[in-house]
Amino acid sequence: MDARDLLTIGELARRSGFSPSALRYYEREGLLRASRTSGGQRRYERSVLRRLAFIRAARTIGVGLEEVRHILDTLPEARTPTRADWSRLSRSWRGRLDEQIQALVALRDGLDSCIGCGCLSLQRCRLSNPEDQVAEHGPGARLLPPMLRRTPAQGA
Amino acid sequence: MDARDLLTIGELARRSGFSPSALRYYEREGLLRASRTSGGQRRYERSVLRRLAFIRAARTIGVGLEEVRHILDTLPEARTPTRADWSRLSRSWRGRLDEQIQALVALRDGLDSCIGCGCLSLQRCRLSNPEDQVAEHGPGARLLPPMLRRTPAQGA
DNA sequence: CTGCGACCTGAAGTCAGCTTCAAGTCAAGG
DNA sequence: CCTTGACTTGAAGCTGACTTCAGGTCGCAG
Repeated sequence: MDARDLLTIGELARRSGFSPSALRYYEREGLLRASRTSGGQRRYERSVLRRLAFIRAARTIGVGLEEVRHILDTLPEARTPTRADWSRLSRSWRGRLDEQIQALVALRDGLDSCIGCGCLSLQRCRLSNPEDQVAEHGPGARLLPPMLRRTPAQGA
Repeated sequence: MDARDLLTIGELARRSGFSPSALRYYEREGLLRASRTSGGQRRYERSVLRRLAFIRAARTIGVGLEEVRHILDTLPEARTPTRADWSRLSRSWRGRLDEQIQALVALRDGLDSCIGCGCLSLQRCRLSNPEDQVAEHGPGARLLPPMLRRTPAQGA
């Protein structure tokens, strides 16, 4: 609670790995809160670091910011969240991640059955059949994200 | 080669499951080619259907359009691609899909180790540590796409 | 009290992968 | 020939998650 325990946006950025602009953006979007100095600069509590850790984990497994916000809204406002609070939130992802892995495995198996024939038949092939569940879920739908794609720039 | 074997953009859209606007977009991006009637309307060869099946499969597993274009560019221009051609292209995805599944499994296992402690420690937790390989691969990186997320609209 | 780096704001830009729009043209059945 | 629906184009809009920019302010060391 001491002022020296509060972090500037720059410090928080360095410690969390998020850019200052992202932190400001998260605040606008209601994922983060900060107190202000008399001059209007942001000061963050240390607990924000754990909140950001959660956000990063969520983003990593593909949860959108809006949903992250909803999840974070279930945390108690009055007190600083406990380990048990965070544990509860994290546990809910396990099932989700399992689902996502299942979807990919199903896709791979579908691909296996296609490789033999080279068919890519619109009628028969699970990978190409637009009638399938996985397809046609709105514009720009992608099954896997930039993160797991070959990034032409900064190739490790 | 008979004119009656050629498809209009509307027919192709219905048969492939892509929207006409997407097909025009793909043409602009160099993924598709079409001949024209004297009046300037597009006419597609039947083989474009298989090409589109490939594109859909690629998109489904998260390959970006630019890379799809590169891959398609390796098809012979002179002749209509054979099954062997398509099979060769498809096979290359198997390894990629395996990698992607591995990445997700690693993530899930990391999550498991976090659930016990509720830590989400920036130092220790694989899911939240920005030093990890998977993190910090540029802005907006997402591990999983809209397609596998809860879509609030049109929930099935 | 001055200098300088860190910070502030709102607005605009970026990327992918399309969709939507407006205004006009084509193709084919009757 | 006429109508009607399918087609054409370029330009602009959309979503998500930010980044970048311009122009101005804060805060602290010296």
